[in-house]
Amino acid sequence: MTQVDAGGEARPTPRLGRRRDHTRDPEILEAALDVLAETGYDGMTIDMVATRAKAGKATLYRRWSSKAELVLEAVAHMKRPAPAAELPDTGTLRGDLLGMIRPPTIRDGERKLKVMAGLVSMLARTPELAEAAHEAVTEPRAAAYRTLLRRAIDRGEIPADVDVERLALVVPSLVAYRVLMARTPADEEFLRWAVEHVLLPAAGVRAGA
Amino acid sequence: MTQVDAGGEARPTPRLGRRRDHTRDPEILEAALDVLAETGYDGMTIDMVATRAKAGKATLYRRWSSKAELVLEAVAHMKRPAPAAELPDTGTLRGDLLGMIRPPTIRDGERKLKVMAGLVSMLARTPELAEAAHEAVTEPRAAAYRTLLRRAIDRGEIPADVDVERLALVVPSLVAYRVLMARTPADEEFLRWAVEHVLLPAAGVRAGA
DNA sequence: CATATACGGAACTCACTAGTTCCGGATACG
DNA sequence: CGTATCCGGAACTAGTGAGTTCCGTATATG
Repeated sequence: MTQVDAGGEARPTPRLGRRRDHTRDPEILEAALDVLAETGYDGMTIDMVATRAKAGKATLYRRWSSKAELVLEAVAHMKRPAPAAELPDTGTLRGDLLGMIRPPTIRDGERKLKVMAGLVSMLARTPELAEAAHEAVTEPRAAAYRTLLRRAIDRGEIPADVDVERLALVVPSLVAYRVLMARTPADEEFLRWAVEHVLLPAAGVRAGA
Repeated sequence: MTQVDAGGEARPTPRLGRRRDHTRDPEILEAALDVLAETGYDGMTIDMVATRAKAGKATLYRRWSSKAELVLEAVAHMKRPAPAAELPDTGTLRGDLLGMIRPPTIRDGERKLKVMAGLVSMLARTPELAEAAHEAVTEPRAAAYRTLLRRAIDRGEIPADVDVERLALVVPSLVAYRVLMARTPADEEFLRWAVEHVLLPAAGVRAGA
């Protein structure tokens, strides 16, 4: 009857009544990430997220059908805010890698790892979550290192037969272990050591060059 | 009244009735580790552990006052069974490091990491657990690498100014990241790559030596 | 301005689990 | 051989949290 088909206007939601305010979704997802980082998946309750976002629990359930889906979307939401986006391009691999070490980048990585810590035990049992976490946490960082390494190969600065895929994970691995297992901050000094004394030698760049 | 003081005999438990069978403690702790590896700390229930150990829940509570204490002791229990204990001593750092790559060692490490995965989110809030996990998981592996690196320094094979403490964590870091984050098995091929193309170059050993 | 829906918030149901208690049977001590 | 304690197992208590429902209010459509 009233269904006049979508021909007239491409109105996305032609329904009646007050419309859902989707501009608040990011705030809620950010609140979820905060709680996740502080208490982990199992420690997080929907009430905590609702309270922190100054929203009602029913509002959250109107938008996400379960805790698992809320967390999944929150994790996926971490992909968005690239912290400084621009990759350094200094002409040398060492310069590029050291140029990656910036406070905003470090802070962003530390928060992502804290969220990750609260999810690790779920990853084995929830492939979709593992996938989302990989896309949001692991992959962006790896992609940056991959690009810098490929550029260095193109310049002939390092051998073409190094394993770029694996080398791109070296610094992220060292940082993750230090933060998650050793519970020590990955400060600039440590990152410089990881670049100078592990990644660069592994990539075939001589120490004192 | 009956308290005759401990002077007469140094009997540790001079009490009456059937005595607790402590020979079963290790079985129970192993069962706890299995459940922990499969479901994580929050997913683990005392009933699961009791059932798997073919014990009653009351028996577990007679020995450990809470879930937290049971887990703590189970984690500490992982320190015990050194898998092959003997460190290789081949005369070269490369030989020693490659000699560490043995199936039992790999399996032991993989299980410890699975247990670790279920604990990561607790570590930040439970310092005792973090300490126990460090002693049982992180430290033994690091100690082995540390020893081999120090020997190589003593032989003059690698420079004396390398950071042994940090280098000892390089391979464990790469393995942990691969298993926990990338959910990929750390097989022999990967371990060889980590030794040959990351740790050895970082220690100052030339590639094709 | 009537209707349908969203809002924040509170109350509610339902399932699950840490921890306790009790059972009948086994075992070590005196 | 009696007693105190252990055993595995099952029933019970108390607390918590996911998900639902209802409230009074706000807001967009017709």
